Amino acid sequence: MKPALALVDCNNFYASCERIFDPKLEGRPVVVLSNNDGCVVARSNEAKALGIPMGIPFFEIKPLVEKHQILVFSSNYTLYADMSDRVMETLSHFTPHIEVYSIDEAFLDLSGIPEDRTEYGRRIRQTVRQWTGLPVSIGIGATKTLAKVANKLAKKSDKAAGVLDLTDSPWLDQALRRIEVQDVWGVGRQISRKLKAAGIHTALDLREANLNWIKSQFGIQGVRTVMELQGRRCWQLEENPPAKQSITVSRGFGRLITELDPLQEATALYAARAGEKLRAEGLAAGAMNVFVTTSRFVEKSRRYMQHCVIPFETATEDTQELIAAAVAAVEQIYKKGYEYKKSGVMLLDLAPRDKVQGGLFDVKDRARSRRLMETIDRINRIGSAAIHWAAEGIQQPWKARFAHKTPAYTTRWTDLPKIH
DNA sequence: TCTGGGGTCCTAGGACCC
DNA sequence: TCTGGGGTCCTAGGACCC
Repeated sequence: MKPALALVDCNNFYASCERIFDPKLEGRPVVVLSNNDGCVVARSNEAKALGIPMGIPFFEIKPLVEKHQILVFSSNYTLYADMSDRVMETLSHFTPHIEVYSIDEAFLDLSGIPEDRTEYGRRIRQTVRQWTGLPVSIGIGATKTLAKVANKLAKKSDKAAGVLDLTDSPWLDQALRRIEVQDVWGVGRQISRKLKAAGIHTALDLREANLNWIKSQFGIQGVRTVMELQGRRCWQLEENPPAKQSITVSRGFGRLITELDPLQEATALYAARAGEKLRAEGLAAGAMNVFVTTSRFVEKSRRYMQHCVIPFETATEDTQELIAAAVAAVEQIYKKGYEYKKSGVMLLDLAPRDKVQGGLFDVKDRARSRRLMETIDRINRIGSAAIHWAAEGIQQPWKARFAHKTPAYTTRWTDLPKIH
């Protein structure tokens, strides 16, 4: 039995999600913006064809948007997360051996599939389309890295029609020759620059590279990438994702902050969000890293960045404690005279909450606090964040902008699309 | 005017140990 | 010409991923 891994990847995921609920968008250029309507993070094929690069600041393409009537959307994470769940659920009908790799990608182990893998891929593709409305591409290879390669070509080639199987393929070398080295999984900007300087331009060149040289230049990770291209598995399918090691919530502000109060309010809100994530994972945090920063784009003399780590005597999952720590930390690192653009909290030293060691001098009633947090989380899951903490402030003028946001079509009753 | 957010792994170097 | 060998733990920073 030949080992085979499939990478299923949603095409232009965020843009496609927006399209499902508005058929008028079909065939038109669509872009989706990052938080605060800052950068382009997803583009429909039509938008890509207009030359709009990934990650470009929105204000730089405004003239192009006008000229070509490009449709612009703010990120609607609630919608994307729900659509992602539906896709993954659909995929799990085809094999129990699945690794959800990101919001729009999953690896599937197809080693045991008796039928033609390309045919099987086509069926997966068609089913996802029918059940969720989303287009996906599927690449199949002996390793994750080769599945990635196949996926890339499946997207590019009309002949593949969205599915390409490179296991046992006579076309494998030719396929690798068509992949530029910076498009290989694990090869980013720095590494591709060095590789090209050494005359390695394609995935095929990289596969044939000298392993000792690779090790000396790029360490063990580089060796693994080359071996994976050779068809030797270095990365296994992770069916049970390992427990999280850190949880971060950070966000740029809708407008610059100069005073301490609003900086504390914003950071308190992020601490509360982090607490929700923490409890959803069944974890408790042993420490918190709090940071504030000015914009990266102002001149050096106006830049300031500081962070501060607060350890907790007893690992906690209590938002009151998280907020208190965040507020105190911000007070410590705040410096007057700067225009702050962003702050955030990172929860560290995470451990299952049931294994938390009580501190010797811990007087807190943990069972009571847990019940309170569970109740608040439950209420906030039903209504959209019905309960707030006073420390988050009321007006929140620093909240990010989402000027082009669509409704929560699939997760809020009042936002259900209506059919006339 | 406007420039994302959330992660992981690896490496190098220092402190310390036997 | 010479420098012991091997190990752990921690941290900061770099590189990568989506």
